Amino acid sequence: MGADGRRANLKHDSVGAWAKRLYFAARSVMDSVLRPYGLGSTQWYVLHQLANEGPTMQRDLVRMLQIERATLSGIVATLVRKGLVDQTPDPADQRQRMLRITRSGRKLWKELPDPTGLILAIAFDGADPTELATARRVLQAATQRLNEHISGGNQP
Amino acid sequence: MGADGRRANLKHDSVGAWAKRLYFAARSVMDSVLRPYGLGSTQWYVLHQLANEGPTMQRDLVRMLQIERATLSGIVATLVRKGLVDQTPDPADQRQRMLRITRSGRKLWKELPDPTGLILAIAFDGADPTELATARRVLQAATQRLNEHISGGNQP
DNA sequence: GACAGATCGTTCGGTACCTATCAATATTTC
DNA sequence: GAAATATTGATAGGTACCGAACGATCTGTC
Repeated sequence: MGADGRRANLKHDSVGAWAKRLYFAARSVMDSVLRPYGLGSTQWYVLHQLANEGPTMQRDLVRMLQIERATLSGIVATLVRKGLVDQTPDPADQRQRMLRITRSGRKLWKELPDPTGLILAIAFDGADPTELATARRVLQAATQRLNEHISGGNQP
Repeated sequence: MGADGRRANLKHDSVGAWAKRLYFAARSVMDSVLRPYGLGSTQWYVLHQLANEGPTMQRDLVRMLQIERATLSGIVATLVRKGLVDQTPDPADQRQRMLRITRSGRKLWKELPDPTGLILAIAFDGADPTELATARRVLQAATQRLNEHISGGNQP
């Protein structure tokens, strides 16, 4: 039912619905690439950071990956349980935790393909760069407006 | 850190990342509108369907909302538990279940604002319709390519 | 130095999604 | 008509996300 069945609910096809479909399609590809290695997509992003940029404070990772502290907390716990990442308190500030990829984490990382490159290739192969830039701009503007509404609408 | 802090990880900023940010921003707005009524976004879509199009087979809803059977199964269980939706086996085919909004479901529906309209208004207020159409086309093409890769890449 | 407030990570409860598998029911094939 | 196959919905296990609340730890001010 590739192209037909989706007309049915175009009526209430909102921003969220477009974005959701694209997000889940991309994640599905990413997950299927990563599944053989037992990794989820966000786990990959964390390893990517630690492998390429070196040890990182957990607090900074929250900002860099733009995810919630609570979410990252769970992800890190999983990676630590798998022995891929090391989590140690910062001597200077006992509240903060330093994350570091382990030897076995680095070994796994070397075997891993880059799922984001694959997704970009599949999604935008042959697309017009100008249109792509436009799309990106529209999306970013929309995201920003929504985020402003979320944070701004509460304490004006 | 509205505009600056996000430069840090533009490097591995893939399709999924754009879409994800927009999707979650939209969902966040939708959730905050719906939270006072104790509804999640997907629950809203199901009610929307049942309120506007009448009783629907659960199987058809899977196609219309483009979600997995397992996912819908959980959503429906929640709505039934809340007494908003009625689930009865189809006499003609005992496997299928007919979903119907209840009296109290319809009562709640009448009080509910339309979160998708609000999101559209916030996200695209003042946007150029031509650019918007382009963005939409690019996104749909990308989604389609990714979905084709998912289903096509497995049994060629 | 003590106490109020901020920050950081964790935990809890809830939503949403997927895969894989199962049970029940229909349909097809022989 | 019985056996294989397909469809439908439910369940289990896992990932990812959020908001709210909590404990531990720093930092500012008095």
